[in-house]
Amino acid sequence: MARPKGDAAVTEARKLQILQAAFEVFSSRGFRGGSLAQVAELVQISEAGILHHFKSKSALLIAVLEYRDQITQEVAHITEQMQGVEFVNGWFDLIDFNVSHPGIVELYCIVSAEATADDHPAHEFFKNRYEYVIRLSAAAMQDLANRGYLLKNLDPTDVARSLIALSDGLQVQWLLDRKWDMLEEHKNFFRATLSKSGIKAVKL
Amino acid sequence: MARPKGDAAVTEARKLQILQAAFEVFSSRGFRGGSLAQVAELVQISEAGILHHFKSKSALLIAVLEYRDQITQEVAHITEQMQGVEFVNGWFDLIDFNVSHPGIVELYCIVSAEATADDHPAHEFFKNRYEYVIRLSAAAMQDLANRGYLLKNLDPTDVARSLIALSDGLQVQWLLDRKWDMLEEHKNFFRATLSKSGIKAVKL
DNA sequence: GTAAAAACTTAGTGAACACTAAGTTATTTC
DNA sequence: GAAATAACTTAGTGTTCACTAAGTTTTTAC
Repeated sequence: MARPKGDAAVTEARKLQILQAAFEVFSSRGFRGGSLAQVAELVQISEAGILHHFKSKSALLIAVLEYRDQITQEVAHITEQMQGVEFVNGWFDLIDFNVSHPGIVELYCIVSAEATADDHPAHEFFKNRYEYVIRLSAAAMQDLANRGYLLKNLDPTDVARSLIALSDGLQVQWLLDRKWDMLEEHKNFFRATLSKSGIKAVKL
Repeated sequence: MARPKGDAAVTEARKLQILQAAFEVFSSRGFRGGSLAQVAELVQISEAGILHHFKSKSALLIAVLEYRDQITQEVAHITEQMQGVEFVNGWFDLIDFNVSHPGIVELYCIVSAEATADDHPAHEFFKNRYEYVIRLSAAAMQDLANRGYLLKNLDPTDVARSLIALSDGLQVQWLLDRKWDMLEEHKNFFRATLSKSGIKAVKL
């Protein structure tokens, strides 16, 4: 009858291979600039073989983005109920990880920019994601404020938005020139926004 | 013999038409996602007609980027010898202009991200441009520091890099959701980095 | 061993792509 | 009016693209 249960793992392994190849292609050429043929060559499979596992190029892109998020989640296990200090430390961990995994940075950088066009397959993905990330960060910044860790006159949501913007912007610059310390630059942000007790709390 | 001098203006006007159309196409679809056919349709000319004026798609892109820089230059006439305070005020003018001209923002956002790939036709353009902009900003921040307008512990080059990163990042976010004040968010940056006398000097 | 399904491949389709070659038209100089 | 040139157009080239249809191989259940 059907394929055996044992093969589920084999199938998943093959899909992972394709995901990783697609990751490489999309992160260096973007969605529009990358092709299924390029992915196929990396996996040593036919184009139709890829479309057997993922029903379209767009579906493959979304799967790659979700795969990327999953990796990130594993590194900096940032959650909704997280406290402000944990969040900040988690953010630093993430930057540290990204510095040693440029592909992660490239993928978001190029695809998120493409996806500002509203007919892009990842447009909704990124709209939702920015909303989510800002909400998450704002909650963390609010928590810092509640503990007196944020400078008095700052609005937590504004700080959250700025943090994300700064982080995104630094990563683009870093892709073009890697001769400076991206983590340190992020720490400077918190040196300028946290109170003395806050700075102590996150060990800057 | 040759075409008359009067026609030079006519030719330039036509090239401008093409530049503006290409601007629209590249700013919404990027270089790789946009096509000469799309540009041609906007100008009501054939594809070959475009290639009569610009020798390749890549050359057209570079021309569009230079055209964009020229517009920006006219709005915020930022120069190398500019004083820090003028620079900051010019930066605000620029953000204000960009908010009412989203195409300007889109073009840079999408093309600069594509151009992180080193085989992209605008790769060198953006490498040079970031270098230039950072140098310019760093000089302005240094001037602010010299006048005691920058908070004591801040390194002018770091501040410059952060300003540019923040600005780039905010613009991407703003393209996806325009229901917040981008200018105000920029001003917050300077509220956090300038001394009291500095804040007075730039009238925040 | 047979049925069934997964995991492919080969071969193709029609569309889009950047770019070229060769010609046409309009304008102006001399 | 002849020569020259800019500003095009039409028609094509070869390539690449995402995707499909139809078949083949492999694997296991029963």
